[in-house]
Amino acid sequence: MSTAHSARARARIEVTAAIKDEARRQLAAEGAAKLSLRAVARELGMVSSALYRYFPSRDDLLTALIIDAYDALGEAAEAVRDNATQPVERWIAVCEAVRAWSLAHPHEYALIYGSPVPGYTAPDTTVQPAARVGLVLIGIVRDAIRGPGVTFPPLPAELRPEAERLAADIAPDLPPEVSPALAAAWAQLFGLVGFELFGQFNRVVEDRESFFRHAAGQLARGVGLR
Amino acid sequence: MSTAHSARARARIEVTAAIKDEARRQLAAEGAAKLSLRAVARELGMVSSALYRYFPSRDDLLTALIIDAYDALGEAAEAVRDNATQPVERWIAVCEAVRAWSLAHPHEYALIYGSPVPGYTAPDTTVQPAARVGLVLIGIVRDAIRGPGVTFPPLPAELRPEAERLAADIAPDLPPEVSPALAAAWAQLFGLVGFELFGQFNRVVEDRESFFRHAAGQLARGVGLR
DNA sequence: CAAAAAAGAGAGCACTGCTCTTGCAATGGA
DNA sequence: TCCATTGCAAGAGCAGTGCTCTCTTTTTTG
Repeated sequence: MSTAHSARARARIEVTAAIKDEARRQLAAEGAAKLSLRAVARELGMVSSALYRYFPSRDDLLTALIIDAYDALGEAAEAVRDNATQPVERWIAVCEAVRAWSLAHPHEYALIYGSPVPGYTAPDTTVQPAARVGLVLIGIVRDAIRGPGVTFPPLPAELRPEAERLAADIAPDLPPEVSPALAAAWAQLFGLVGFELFGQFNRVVEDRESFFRHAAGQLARGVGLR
Repeated sequence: MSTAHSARARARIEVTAAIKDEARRQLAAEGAAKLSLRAVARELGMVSSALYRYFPSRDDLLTALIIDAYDALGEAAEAVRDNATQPVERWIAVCEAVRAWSLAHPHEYALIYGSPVPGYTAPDTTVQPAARVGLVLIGIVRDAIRGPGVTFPPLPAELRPEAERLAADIAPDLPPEVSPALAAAWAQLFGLVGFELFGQFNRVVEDRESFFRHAAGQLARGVGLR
């Protein structure tokens, strides 16, 4: 009887997961550049060539890890989204969740928001998971704007077309005035996290928690939350 | 006759420069991870072991390139600092210079603001050149604040100690209220640049110039410039 | 001019990603 | 049930890497 889930298919899933787990371990321990297919195979008691049955190249393994990292980060953001009721508090909570996940998984963060790996261009499979954090932030603003009397200053004329296109693309139910600020805040959030993570704040910012919380609050104000 | 600049010493300087130039070429062409000592040596017509007389390891070569990159970026920022008179215009000009340099030297940007290289920790020699852009931004705010009537909203109590320590460290002549915003804007600037450079804005932000200019203007407002 | 320091050349080690061939075992149709 | 097909593992091998030796040559220095 041929189930689509034969013993062999189940084994394949398990081995694939084991490879990713071991790769993630090495990634966390040494960073992406030292992630070696041979070392992963060795640790798993298989020969290196066997690993190529599961991932046709090192880059494919990295891509799998990248997708997982985006998903994990997105999940961390979504998990705290509804912990607060006030929009500003929700925004800050999400920012702090992003920071906390990143500090806990620095090498995975570097994989997705650090330098793109050598000559490597992210395949389309990564764009959807990559958007999750952004969608959470958009959602918070959307919910807040249902409330009364949230207005935005007019944009400079040169930016209006871009703002309207942007709004149509990423948040059709949001006023175009807020879309550039939202995209900017999204990028700036990762500027803050990246600087802390990659040591740029060493000998500069000491009380990281207070600093970040305040900066995240300012980002919230920048997208119109009060 | 022993000049401190013997023929050998001059040759050493030249060869060192040639190595860095070739390394920079490979860096620009292929990225840091594919920068190979052997390839550099090959291209220069020397054997790989000879190169170790100049740079004791690959990481030392990278460190030299990192310092040069910080200096080049800092110089680009300083070069435009005095092009405008209005503080906001000066701020925006510096931000745009940072962006322009980064877009023109993506791999060097990745070297200094992307993921730290494998197990590599930046030596102290890099901290001074790394600060140049930040100092330019601080200077703009300092100059602007000499002007009349620039005030800042009070900080939350939990942030006051950090703000005062920060102000004392990086800008003793600036009011503590502005120091956290300045540090945040500094990081956020590189968030914007990094997102554009590393493809995070693909299919999101189209009119990058207008978007960036507007975002940089908002950063300026965030540090009190009008 | 001789001793010392600096530089280059080449072999070699241990490692990497990846390919190819070979042998074995599970699968699924006749 | 038999047997061809398929999936997987193993091993050898290629070209490349960083880095360390030793040996020779060249330049500088006392």
